[in-house]
Amino acid sequence: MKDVADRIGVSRQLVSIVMRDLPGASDETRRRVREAAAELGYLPDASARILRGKRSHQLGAMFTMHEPFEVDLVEALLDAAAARGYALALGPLTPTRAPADVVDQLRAQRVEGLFVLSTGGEASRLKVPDRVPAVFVGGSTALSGADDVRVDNAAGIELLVGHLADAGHTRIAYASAGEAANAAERRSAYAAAMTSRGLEPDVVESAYSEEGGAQAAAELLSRDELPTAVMGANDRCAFGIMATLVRAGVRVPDDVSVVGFDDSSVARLPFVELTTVRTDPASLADRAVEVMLRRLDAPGADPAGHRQTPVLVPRGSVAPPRA
Amino acid sequence: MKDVADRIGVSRQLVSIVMRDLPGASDETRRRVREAAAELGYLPDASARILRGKRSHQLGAMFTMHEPFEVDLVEALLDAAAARGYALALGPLTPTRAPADVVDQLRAQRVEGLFVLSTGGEASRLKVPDRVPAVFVGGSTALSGADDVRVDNAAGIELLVGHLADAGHTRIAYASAGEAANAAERRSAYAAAMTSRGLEPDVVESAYSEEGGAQAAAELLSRDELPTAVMGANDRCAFGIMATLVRAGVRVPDDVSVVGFDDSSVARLPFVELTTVRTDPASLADRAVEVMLRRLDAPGADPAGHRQTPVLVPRGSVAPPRA
DNA sequence: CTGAAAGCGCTTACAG
DNA sequence: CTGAAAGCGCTTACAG
Repeated sequence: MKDVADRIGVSRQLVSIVMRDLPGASDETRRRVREAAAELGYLPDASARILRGKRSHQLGAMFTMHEPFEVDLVEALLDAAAARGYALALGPLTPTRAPADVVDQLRAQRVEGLFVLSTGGEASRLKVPDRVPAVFVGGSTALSGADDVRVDNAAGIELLVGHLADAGHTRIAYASAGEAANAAERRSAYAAAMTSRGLEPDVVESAYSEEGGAQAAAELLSRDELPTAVMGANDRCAFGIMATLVRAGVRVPDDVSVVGFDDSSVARLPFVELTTVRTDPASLADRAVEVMLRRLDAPGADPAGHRQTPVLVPRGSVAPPRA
Repeated sequence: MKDVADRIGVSRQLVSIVMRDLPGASDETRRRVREAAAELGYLPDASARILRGKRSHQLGAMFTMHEPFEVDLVEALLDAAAARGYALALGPLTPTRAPADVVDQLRAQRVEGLFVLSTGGEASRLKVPDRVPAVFVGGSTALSGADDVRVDNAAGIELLVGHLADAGHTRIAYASAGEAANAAERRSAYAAAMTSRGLEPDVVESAYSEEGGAQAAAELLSRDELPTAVMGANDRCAFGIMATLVRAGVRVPDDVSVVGFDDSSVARLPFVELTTVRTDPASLADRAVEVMLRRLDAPGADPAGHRQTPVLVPRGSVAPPRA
């Protein structure tokens, strides 16, 4: 910093002001400072900045890099946080890094708040971390008592059942993800949507994974008669169902229609073309950051749940039932 | 830190020694310090530590969270770096974060060295960053002049062609990934492996993606006769090929055998069961960290390429050719 | 083991 | 805009 200041004959404070885009320097000076910084390859030291500042302006995200929807969310959080002047420190959960270790790592980086992502699997059992404000995103917090931003499950399921019913389906099965995040809500929304149309619910146990979908499809295939439509607990599950049916010689959507939930990248593959329901990760992330900033302002406020309404994304995996 | 020291009546230096596992404290004292730290929720401030220390003991990784093989590699790098006493700062490439921005972010965190991952797509065109030592992992650096750790492409292709030829295949097509990382090497290794067996190479253009595989399969399906085996540029490509063939009513492996490259998670799906070739991410990561530490010790040394030998992973996607 | 001191690279607050 | 000063929370190096 001193090198930059000396090079163009200004004070270190001025360099600091320019690098932080604060008022108090002329345009010409700003230009010269930036030019000198670029020439010298100077970048303000993030550690010194965090250490000195009263606030770190750092948030953290605990998530799983192998979950595509969580990755979408984290990328959106990176942008949403940056738009509000915050950096986002990444805390990936891996087989060798337990949640408590990840929280400690993030706390050591002096994050002011922590986003906890848990869209499926074991991650949904994550506890609310001590000693740092947390906002859950995309997952389940029924028992947690923390702020929580996620998709409106009931609205999504209602869209999907309505779409299938409108196409003429009456025998619609649902592959449910056991005890995982959002699973109970989706299952009961499905039962309600079916019953309200005078249709019989048909739930088969599954999971938020391709393997889970494959298993559900295997169970359906073992019956005397297939349903005319199957709803996957999420896109990955739906994809497992679809692939297993196709492998068994069942045509999708000609023989059986399949729908998912999430609109993840797999739904867009040319040989998948999955009809699904979408919650924009960007809007979920914007909301989550907003909730976090409010939480930091008012640490004592009661935690609240926030729901984003999804939209239907029709693709090629739904057709009217045969005969 | 002072709170912890005061609580049990020792000096701050002693707390520092215990938290860093340095010699100079009795077991009993260590226990008491750790207990007090846990009770107070004390964690040493990472910023202060980096700022004060002569070295940051931080490395960085620039990668794409949406590439499963890169995620595997990063998880392995996290462990490999930790085993050598280094933290790994994550620099994900996203649609809104250009490589130069990611490098700056990591440099601002005072990383001593940078791992550049580029296993496919545009990432393979990444330039060697200025002002920070870089080790390329998994990708192409033919023109870069940087250290480079990746799979031995020729050995992997030879294993796969040998496996198919041993099963009796003679008409083996190869879906090549254009100009992407490792693509040229794999393509010419394929041509060499075929020619050395007296077989005719048959290359169709593709990409390291499901879409690329789907496109290659579509081209093969448009021919009068299918080959009896198809090799994908990587697993994702092979999966796209397989799924597209199956959708078209071609049975895999009964009618056509398919093989991939990487042993990524998709290869293990129950309805995929892809025969492929595996480079252990852990061994690649260990090697990369080793190369990095050597580079930090000897900044002036000539950059070198390092190859890890892959092994064959036989699954269910290969059968002898029909008739 | 303790105690006193310096300093990493910044930001903050102040008088000019 | 400048200049001088303090301090964020640690680590380092030293005499005891």
